[in-house]
Amino acid sequence: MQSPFLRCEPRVAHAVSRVPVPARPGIDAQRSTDFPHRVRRLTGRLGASPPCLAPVKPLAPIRQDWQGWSFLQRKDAMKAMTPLEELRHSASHVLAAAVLRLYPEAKLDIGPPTENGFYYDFDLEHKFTQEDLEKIEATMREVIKENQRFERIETSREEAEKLIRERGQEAYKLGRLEDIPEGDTVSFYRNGEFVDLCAGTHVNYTKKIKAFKLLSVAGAYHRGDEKNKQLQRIYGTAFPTKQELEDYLERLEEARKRDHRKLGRELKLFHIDEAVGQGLILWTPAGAILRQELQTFIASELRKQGYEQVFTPHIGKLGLYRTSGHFPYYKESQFSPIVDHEALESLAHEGCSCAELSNRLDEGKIDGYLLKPMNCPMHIKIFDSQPRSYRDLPVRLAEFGTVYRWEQSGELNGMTRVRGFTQDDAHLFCTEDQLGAEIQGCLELVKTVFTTLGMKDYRVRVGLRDPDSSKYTGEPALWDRAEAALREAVKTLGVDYAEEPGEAAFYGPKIDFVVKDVIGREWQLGTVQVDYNLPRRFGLSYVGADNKDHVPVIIHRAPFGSMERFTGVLIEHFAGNFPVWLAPEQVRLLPITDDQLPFAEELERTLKAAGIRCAIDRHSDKFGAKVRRAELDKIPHMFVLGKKEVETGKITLRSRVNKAAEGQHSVDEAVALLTEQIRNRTLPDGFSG
RNA sequence: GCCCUUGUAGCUCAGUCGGUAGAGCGCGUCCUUGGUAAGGACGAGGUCGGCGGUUCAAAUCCGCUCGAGGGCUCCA
Repeated sequence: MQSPFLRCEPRVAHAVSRVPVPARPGIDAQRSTDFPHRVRRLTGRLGASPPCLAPVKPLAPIRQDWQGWSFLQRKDAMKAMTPLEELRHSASHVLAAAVLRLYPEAKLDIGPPTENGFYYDFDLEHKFTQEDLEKIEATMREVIKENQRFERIETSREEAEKLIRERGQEAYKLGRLEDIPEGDTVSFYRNGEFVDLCAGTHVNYTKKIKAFKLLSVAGAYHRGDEKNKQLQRIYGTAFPTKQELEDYLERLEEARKRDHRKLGRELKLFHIDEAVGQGLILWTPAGAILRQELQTFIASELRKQGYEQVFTPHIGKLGLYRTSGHFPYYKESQFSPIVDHEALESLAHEGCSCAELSNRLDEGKIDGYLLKPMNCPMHIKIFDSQPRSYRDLPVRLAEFGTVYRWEQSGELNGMTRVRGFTQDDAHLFCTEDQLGAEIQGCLELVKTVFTTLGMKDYRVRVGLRDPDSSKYTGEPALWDRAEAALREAVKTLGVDYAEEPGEAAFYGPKIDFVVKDVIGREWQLGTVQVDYNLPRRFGLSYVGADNKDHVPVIIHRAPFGSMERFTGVLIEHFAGNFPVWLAPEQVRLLPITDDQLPFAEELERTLKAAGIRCAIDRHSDKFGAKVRRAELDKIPHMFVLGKKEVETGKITLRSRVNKAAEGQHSVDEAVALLTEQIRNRTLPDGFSG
C-alpha cells in the first residue's frame, strides 16, 4: 500500500519479517525524488472540529457576539476562515442539513471547506447516486430559501456530549469532540433544525449561499485511515455569485480539454494498453520525439556541468537491494522478485509454498533478482568499482534509468502515476566541503529546465528534519551543514520556497519541486536530496588529502523526476501546443492543389536535410480543411504552397499562434527562422506559463 | 487495495418495454484542384471488454472477472 520509497520507517517490516531493521533502510533517494508521487492535498486539513448535527431540539445558550472569540488557540492552529471558506463551510452545513432531511438516519462526520469547494462525509447505508445529488441540491435550496440564521453555541464538554447523543450523532462526533484539546471552548453551530459540532466560522444567513453545486460522491475513509470505515463523501463547490460559479465550472471544463490523457490520445503521444499492463507507458513515435528532445536537452546541460553518462541494467540481485535497505522493507511497492528456474524447480520438489518462498526471499535464504525500483545502488557500484581519491570528486553519474514500482491500481493515472518510469537520475558523490556547491549546481539545473519550458507555477519545498525526532541517520552536525547548504542554495534560486521541518528524508534533507496538474492535483517533479545513509551502508570511501579514508556524501537528484510524469505535466502545461523544438511535427506543408506537390516534396527534402521535422498534407481537401487539420494537430508552423509560391520560390508562413499569414519568406529564410527557434528553444508566442 | 461511476467501430457517442447494432468524425476509393478552421459520393471497419447464467431470443437482465474515470489511503 504505500510507496515506501521515501519513507524511512520500516513500517512495512512487520508484515513479514522481524529481521532487525537495517539502520534505516535505504533509500534512495530516489524516492522522493524520484518519484513521482502525488503530494498530499491540502484539503481537509482544517483540523477543527467538524460539524455535526442532529434533529431539532431547543438549544442551549446562544452566543451571538462571538466576534472576540479566538480561533487560533487550538494547538493545530485552526485558522480563522476567509470569507470564501466561510461561505463554503456554511454550504457544507446546509448540505448536511439537507441530507438529514432526506435521510434522517445518516451519521455525520465532518464537512470542511477545501481549496476549490467543500465536502461532507456521511455514513449511510443508502448509496448516493447522481439523482440523489440533484434531490439533495433541491433540498439545499429549500434550506437556503428559509434563510436560516447561523448561530454559534458554546457549551461545556458534558453538554456537548449530551447534545450529540440526543441527536443520535455519537458515531463520529463524539470522537471529534474528544479531539478538541482540553481547555479549548467547545462550540456548535445551528441553522434551522440543524446543529453541528463546529469551531466555525460561518456566514450569518443561509441566503448568503447564492451559488453552489454538488459535484460528486466518493468513498473516503473516516479520518483518512483505511482501517476505518469508508464513508461517503459528497463534494460540492460554492461561490459568492452565480457568475463566479459558472466561470469556475467553465474553467474546469477547459482544464479537462488539456488533460494529458486526452491530448495524449488525440496527438498520438502515448498509449497504454491493457494487454501490456496497467501503468506501463508505450511511447508512440510522436511522443518518443518529445521525450528524445527533452533527454537531449537535459543531457547537454549535464555535460556542461561535468556529469558522466552511465547505463545500468533493469534488474539486479536481491542482495544489492538488501544492502541498500529496499528489500524486503519496501517490497510491497516493488514487483515480486524473479527467481531462476533451477531454484524454483528444486523448491517445487520439496513442496515449498508461496508463503514459504516469500519468507525465504525475505530472509535471504534464496536469492533472486529484482526489477530495479531505483538506480542508486547500481550507480554506487560504479563509483565503488575503483579506488577514489578526493581529487576525483565530485563524481557525477547520470542515467536515464528506468525503474519499476508496484503502485496501487487505484493510484495509477495516465503518465503521471505509473508502474514503470524513467528517471533523469544522477548521483553525485562528493566531499562534505563540496556539498554546497554541488547542491547549487543541481538547483541551477532545475531552474534552467523550468525556465526553458516556461514553467513558473511551481512551488519549492525544503524538507528539513524534525528537531524532535531521532529517526534520522547521520550526525546532527552534518545535518546542520547540509540544511544550511540547501537553504543557502535555494536562496540563490530567486523563487519562493517553504521550509518544512519534518519533511526531510530520514537519510538527509531535500528540496522538491512540486507542480499542479489541470485538475489542481499536485505532483512532485524534480528533487535534490542529500544522503548520508547509503554511502555507509555500501561502505563507500575515498582517500582524502590526509591519506585517510573518508565517507563521501551522495546527492540524488532528478530535475524532471521521471520522463513519464514530466511529459504528462508538460502536455498539460502547453495544452499540446509545444514549442517548436519539442513539437513532434514542426512544419506542415500545405500545397493548395496537387499541382504544388512536387514543390512540396522538394521543400520537404530541404527541410529534412536541415533537421526540421515536417510532413506534407496530401489530402485532396480544400485548402481550408488542410489548415484546420494542421491547427487541430497543433503544428507550430504551416507553409502555404500555391501557384504564387511555386513561381516566386517563396513560401507563405502561417504559424499556430498568429493565425494570419505571416508573409512570404524564401526557403532559406524560413529554414533559418525555424532553426533559430529550435536552437533557442523558443517558447510559443504569447505563451505564459 | 477500498467506495462510487463506467466499458457499443480508431475517436466521441446513440441504441426505447430483451428480438443477433447506428451516427458523426477519422480511414479507403472516386469525383472535385479549391488560397488560411470542414467540398461531394460511395465504401471498409464492431462476436456491443471478457467468462458464465436466466431466456425461444441478451449490447440490453443476473453473477464473476478485467480495464478505465473520480475519490480515499500512502508516498521519510
